Amino acid sequence: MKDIGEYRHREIEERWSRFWIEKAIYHVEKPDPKRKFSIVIPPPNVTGSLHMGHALNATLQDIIARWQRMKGRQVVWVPGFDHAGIATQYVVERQIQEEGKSRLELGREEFLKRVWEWVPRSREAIRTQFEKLGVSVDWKRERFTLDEGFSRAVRRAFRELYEAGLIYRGEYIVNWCPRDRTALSDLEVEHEEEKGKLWYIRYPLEDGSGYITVATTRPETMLGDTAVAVHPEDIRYKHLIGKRVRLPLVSWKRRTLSGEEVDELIPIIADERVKMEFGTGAVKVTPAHDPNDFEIGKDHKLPFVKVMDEGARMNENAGEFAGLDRYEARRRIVERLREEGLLEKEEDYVHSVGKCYRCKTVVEPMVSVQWFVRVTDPRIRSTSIKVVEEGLLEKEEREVHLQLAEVQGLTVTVPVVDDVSGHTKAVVVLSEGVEFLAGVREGELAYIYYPEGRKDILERAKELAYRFAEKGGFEFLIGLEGEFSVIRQGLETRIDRGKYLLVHEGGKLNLYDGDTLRHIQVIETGQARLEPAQKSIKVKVERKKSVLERKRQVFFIPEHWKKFYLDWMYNLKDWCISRQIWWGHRIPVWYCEDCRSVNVFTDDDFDRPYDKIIFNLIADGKIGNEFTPEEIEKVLKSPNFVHPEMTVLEFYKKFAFHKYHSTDMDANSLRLFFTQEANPVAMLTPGISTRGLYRYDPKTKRWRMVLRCKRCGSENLKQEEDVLDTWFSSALWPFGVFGWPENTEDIRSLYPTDLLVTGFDIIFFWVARMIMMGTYFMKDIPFSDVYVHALVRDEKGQKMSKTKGNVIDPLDIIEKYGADALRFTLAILTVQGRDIRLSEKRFEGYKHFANKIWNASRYILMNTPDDFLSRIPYMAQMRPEDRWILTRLNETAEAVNKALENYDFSKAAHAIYEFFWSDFCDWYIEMTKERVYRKAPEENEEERTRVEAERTTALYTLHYVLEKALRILHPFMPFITEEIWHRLPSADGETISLKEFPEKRQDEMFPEDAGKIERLREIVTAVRSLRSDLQIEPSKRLKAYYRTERRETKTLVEELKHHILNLARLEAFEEVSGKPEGTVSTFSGDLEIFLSVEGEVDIGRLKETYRRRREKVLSELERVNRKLSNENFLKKAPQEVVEKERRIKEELEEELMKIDRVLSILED
RNA sequence: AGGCGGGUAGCUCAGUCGGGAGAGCGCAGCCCUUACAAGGCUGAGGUCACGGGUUCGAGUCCCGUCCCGCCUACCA
Repeated sequence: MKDIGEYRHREIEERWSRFWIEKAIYHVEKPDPKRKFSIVIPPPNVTGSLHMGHALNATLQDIIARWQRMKGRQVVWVPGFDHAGIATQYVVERQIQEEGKSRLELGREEFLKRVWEWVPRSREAIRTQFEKLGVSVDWKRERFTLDEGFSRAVRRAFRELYEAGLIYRGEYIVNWCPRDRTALSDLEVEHEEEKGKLWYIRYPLEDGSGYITVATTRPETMLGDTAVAVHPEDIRYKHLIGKRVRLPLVSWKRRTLSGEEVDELIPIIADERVKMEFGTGAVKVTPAHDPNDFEIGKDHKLPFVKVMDEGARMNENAGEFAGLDRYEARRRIVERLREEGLLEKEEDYVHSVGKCYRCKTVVEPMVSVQWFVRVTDPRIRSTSIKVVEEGLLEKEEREVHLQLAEVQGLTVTVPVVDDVSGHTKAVVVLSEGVEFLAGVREGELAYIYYPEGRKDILERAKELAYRFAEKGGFEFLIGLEGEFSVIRQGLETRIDRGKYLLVHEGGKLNLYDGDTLRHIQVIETGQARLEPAQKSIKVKVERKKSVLERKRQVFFIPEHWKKFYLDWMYNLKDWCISRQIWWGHRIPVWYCEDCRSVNVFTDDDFDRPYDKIIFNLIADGKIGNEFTPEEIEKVLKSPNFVHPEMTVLEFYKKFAFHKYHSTDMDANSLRLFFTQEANPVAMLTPGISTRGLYRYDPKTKRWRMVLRCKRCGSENLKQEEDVLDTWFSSALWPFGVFGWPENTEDIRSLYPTDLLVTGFDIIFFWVARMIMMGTYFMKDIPFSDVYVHALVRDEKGQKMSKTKGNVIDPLDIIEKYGADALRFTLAILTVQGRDIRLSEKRFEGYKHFANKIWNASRYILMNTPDDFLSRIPYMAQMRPEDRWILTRLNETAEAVNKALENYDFSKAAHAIYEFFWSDFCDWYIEMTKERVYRKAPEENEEERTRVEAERTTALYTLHYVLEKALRILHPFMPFITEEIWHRLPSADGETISLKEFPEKRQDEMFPEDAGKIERLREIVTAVRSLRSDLQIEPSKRLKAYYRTERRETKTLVEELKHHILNLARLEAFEEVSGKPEGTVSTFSGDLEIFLSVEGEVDIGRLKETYRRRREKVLSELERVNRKLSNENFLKKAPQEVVEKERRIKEELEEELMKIDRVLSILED
């Protein structure tokens, strides 16, 4: 007997999260592709701390991961982080600014050093938070989008796309952030409504015949105007088309990007994109500073005049305004226009303004040269649409051989082995009556055994095999008519004689009715082997062609996100991937200064491991262009960033190349390598060629890796300064983490992944790009299910944000209420298609639930004798309440499994909550107290044995149910369940998280007993309710009587009387034929109950209750009567509905009668 | 402007196939009963946003209106 004290979540959670990591419980070294369940974490970026959205995301994934793992799948959940280019650079830049410096002063190399110093601190913080949440990820597989392997993969991806013509460099209008001094993709711009002004400006006609008025919100861009456009059908302006206007204020020559002079006399052009209704119907055209104008400018071959620099200051084209900030320039320009009488009017105007998602600076549309991925190319877009819209069908034809074995005296033994531990859980012995067995190899029906001469049975076997194959596949099936036995831990269970079909499918051994094919029960879960034996055998082989069809489709859950995704895909624009920042993957392009050609280098240009590694170090900026062997050694021997337990070199071998395992690189071997290569004598040494790849500079005493232009051989190369959009690397995540571009075992067994859980806000940023890159590079979808979860909002429905100050920090919640409570709360609030409104209060309720679990377990453990296990063989028969709780337990297992299959987290959580609290704690535990607390009489041996046997039964059931309930709860509340589970005497194994997830077992369903207990609950509640109305204190034991005309009710009451006495606090409950003196009556269904009361009681309240009940019954009766007196209803409604209504009517009438009787007595 | 989601108890939300309106929290009353006061028992509380339609029957399906939220586009 042990008292486990009170629930202390901090201690428990800390202990187990450490345990899971230290023991690497969730690491799977070599997953079996058939049983794997793979999932990659949406990499949280390294800048943020974990917010509620991350906590929700991680919780939902972990619930599915733990559940799948317990169901026998080998779950590989890969964690990691992304480097968040702009966001990280922004954070570090701010730190530097605080020191009074700028990144430009610091220089690229020094700046990156600072970032690398900062990133691990931030990353550690996030990792710790994940650990606190209890995520069951495989930390040994952790990756980073900027690690050595990913950097290499990114370069390879860039090269492949470039060589396929899917990446191009071009002059294009982009969203430019003048603060971060970089281009942004469309998705990185947030639009916000803002109050501004609309200025109407007069552009005088060249011939002096008047002017044309244009409207603008950004007057400063007028300096870059190269045309005025009107609609071709606009009668107001039709006559002006082709004429020219003089651009006001501009008296200087402006130049285009290529240096040509541009006149201040600009044409009036016609373009259908101009909206006649807007403004004046005439629009100024600034091709270099407006997306629309850019299009118009291109079509009309207008000159492009850029008037601002990278910091949005006016440039030399702005003449007298040059050097001014864009807003200052706007002010002055408006002023000047007003002075010159060219400002017609000024209106207040609300319009939406694009801002940088990171620093909130207003973006400036600007023409610049950028790199783009041609995602609109059918090779990318069409596939990405197809895999979501309808799926890609893949067909593979092959010849299969079906062995038909005619046998005599067939018997079969089927050992079932636990998925995780490998222990044999059960052996099914079929020693007679086996009719046939059919088995599958590599997804094809491979053999059928059948009795000699029984072609009919063979046909039946074939038919069943095809039917099950269609249903979802199976490993083998056995048809039998007879009885058989299942042996578990030396205990044999016989299954009654009958016609059965035993099917091993989806990691379960299922029993079906042989005729109706109704599912009877799961015999056992795990991997089953087939061991047939026979007296004689004759084998024939049947050959046939088989077409293997596989559908590759990505499913969005909830489904409506599919439309969201497709709409975007159909309106896709090319993806700007270059960013003018320093933190990220530098674009692997080297421009030839001599022949101007573009060279893309990757380590594929080299074939020796040394060259490859050195090239990667340079390209990653880990070493400079000039280096010494010692520097290389130092880098390679230093701890790796992602996995500090290994060196950089080891990381290269394990995670980047997946080979060269015996290669070592130190300063000496490098020096030798370089000198051999540089030494002309080496030319004479067979096997070593001098490629002149390395060159020594005796002055600096440093080596250099010489890259040459692939076209002209020039060494005069300059690497592109820009880096890639972070999402470019994130797009490679689902296969990059498994070792792409190498063809690794992990890729073969883990890609495509099974599930992606993410928020809708990054469907375009990330999900779509993963689908694009996944289908392009891997020729397969990156994941089959995408579960899109809600946004976490505050209690008022507003987004949580630091600036609003309404964030709830998951860490605070974990500290106060525990990670289990946090997880359970998030899960139970997760309803598809609805955002989560969160307030701190909500966590409290579910902490109470955790507490409840703890205390129920405490009760059980407190009353469990030390020799409990050895008493089990002597336990008494189970009682109805035992069988009832087993029934409810199995119903709950079924409900939770079903809900989780549909990603219905709320329903799953509700089911287990309801079961544990309302059924198990409130009723079952209370019912067991009678058996658990009963003192066994010392003197009476027989009686003592009986009482103890009864107690053992109660405890056995309590333990049995608790243990299974803990397993059901585990995916939701991993810590508390792990803790309690280890304290159970029956606990066997290292962790509950590798135990089997409960399934409904038909042999534990007892509907009859369940019905009895439900009825008992009603009766008890009726008595309690009466007591409450009479305001009798709960502790007082009262006498009561009952009367019923139904025999079954009487039997039930007599059988369960002890419960009624205990639960309703009665002294006695005797049958009477009429209402005894001094009692107050009530009823429950057909059962009349008389409660004896002493002295004066206040019956006012009771009367009130009954009057209310009477009215309710009356109104319901009215509804039912209305229905039943409607001829159409009787005629058209289904028979069972009509009968149901009739039944309801009878019940209501009976109830009304009873209420009236009670009331009339009360009135006396 | 277009699209999507939502409007059910005081609050937060479930509600399957169209067939007796549910849960949690909160509230009220009674109770420290040997797991738990972070608890037990009992109870009150609803014009299912509004209007129309389909139907024997509508919270559920259809149309319209009004609110709320989000997304996309335009915004000279």
